[in-house]
Amino acid sequence: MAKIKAIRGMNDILPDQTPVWQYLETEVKRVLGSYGYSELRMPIVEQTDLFKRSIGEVTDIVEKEMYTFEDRNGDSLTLRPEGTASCVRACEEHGLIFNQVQRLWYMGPMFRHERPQKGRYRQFHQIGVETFGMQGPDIDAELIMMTARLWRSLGLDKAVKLHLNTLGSAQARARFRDDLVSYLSDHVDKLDADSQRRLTTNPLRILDSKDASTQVLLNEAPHFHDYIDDESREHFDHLCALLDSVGIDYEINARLVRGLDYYGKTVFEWITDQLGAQGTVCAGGRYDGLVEQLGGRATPAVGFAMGVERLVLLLETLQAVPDRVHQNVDVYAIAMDDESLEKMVAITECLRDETGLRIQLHCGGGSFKSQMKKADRSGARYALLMGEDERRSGVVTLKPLRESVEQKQVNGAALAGELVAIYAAEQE
RNA sequence: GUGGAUGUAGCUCAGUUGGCAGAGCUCCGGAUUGUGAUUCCGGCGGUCGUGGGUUCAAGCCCCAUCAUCCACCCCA
Repeated sequence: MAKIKAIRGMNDILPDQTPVWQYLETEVKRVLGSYGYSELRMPIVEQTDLFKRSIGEVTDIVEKEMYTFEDRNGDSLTLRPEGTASCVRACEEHGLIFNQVQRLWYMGPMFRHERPQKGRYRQFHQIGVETFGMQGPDIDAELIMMTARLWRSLGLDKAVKLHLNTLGSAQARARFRDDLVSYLSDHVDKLDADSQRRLTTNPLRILDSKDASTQVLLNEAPHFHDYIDDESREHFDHLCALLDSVGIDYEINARLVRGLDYYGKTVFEWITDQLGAQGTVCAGGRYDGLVEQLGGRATPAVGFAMGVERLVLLLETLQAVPDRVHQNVDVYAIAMDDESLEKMVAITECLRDETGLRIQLHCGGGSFKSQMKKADRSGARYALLMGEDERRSGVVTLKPLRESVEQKQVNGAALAGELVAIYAAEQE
């Protein structure tokens, strides 16, 4: 019988990886908390139309990457390919953004049917942050400062760079797009194959083409700079000034275009050169039109999303994960025989109550030697040993595994106090 | 969706012009009646990705297929 394996592009996150994920999630929550953001949890399945209406009908995501299926009653449902649309839907549905300000975050799996490669999977995880009801660049700056703080706390700040751009108002962008398309359409023969296709799908992406002759052609093309509306210009300048004032470095990247239709004005990406082709580790921008587009009252909004797999990869590449993160046992307890084991079960239960330490009791038998081996490999700092000798004199042997200090026998009643003292000293 | 590379033990990988399926690590036991991370000895462990074909004989050659990785496209 053929073995059943995981679906292509959908990965198990194994026990040697989960500590890194937990570390990242904990740091993120801490930083978000320090700015007063609240968590929102949404379903991972939504009506297909939600994504069609928000992300844009002709984007790759909607055209060929969605996991869409029919519910038993015939409704078309889709596994969410991103979180913003769901977040807006949820907020709107529960009146969270009617006449009020919100600062929210969420975390969870997203699904896109793409060809997997490094840093890109069919089920991947995002931590998303969305804010509503604030139209000035102060909130844009807050989001960027918050991510910068996160990189610092994770030790990633040297490895990521901020790219910043403004897409202007929807009207300005539409005028630019029309002019760009009409100019390029006159020179279709000089465009590379991908860009010819993008002419109808996502013309702004052509600006980012790696093809040399396309880039030459673009020199003579309309420049977006000339199309930006005054309000967007002012918003962007103000944002830059705010970032300057807190010492955040950025690069203004006029070719930075987000793939999703709903973005306007501010867009930004944190990019690393450490991960190969998938270098964007966090990206977002302003989407003032989306709430209205989905049937709500016009509401300013800015947000971003981080790719958890990519951040985990980056942490590992840079070896930025502290050792303590992988250590999950403080004390490893060993018994020589059945009678000792029975006593040790009771002792370790007691110690968990009294010390709060992480105590692993050896189960499953095996020679004393192999139990010692496991104690060593558990990473525990101390082993507790109990055999006939200890039983007879009512003590437990406390053996240090990491430093050359003599092992000693401790009276059962004094054990908890002894351990607390030892591990408290370690904290300093 | 397109291109390239790779699939052999739980893991990392050898495997000669086609001729008995291998090593290191892990795991278990022993050298040491009760002391780990260094030694030494022994043991467990295989549908050689899958299905066809060529051959006296295929891990190796041919065809197909699946999966993984990397890149393109796109994106977090």
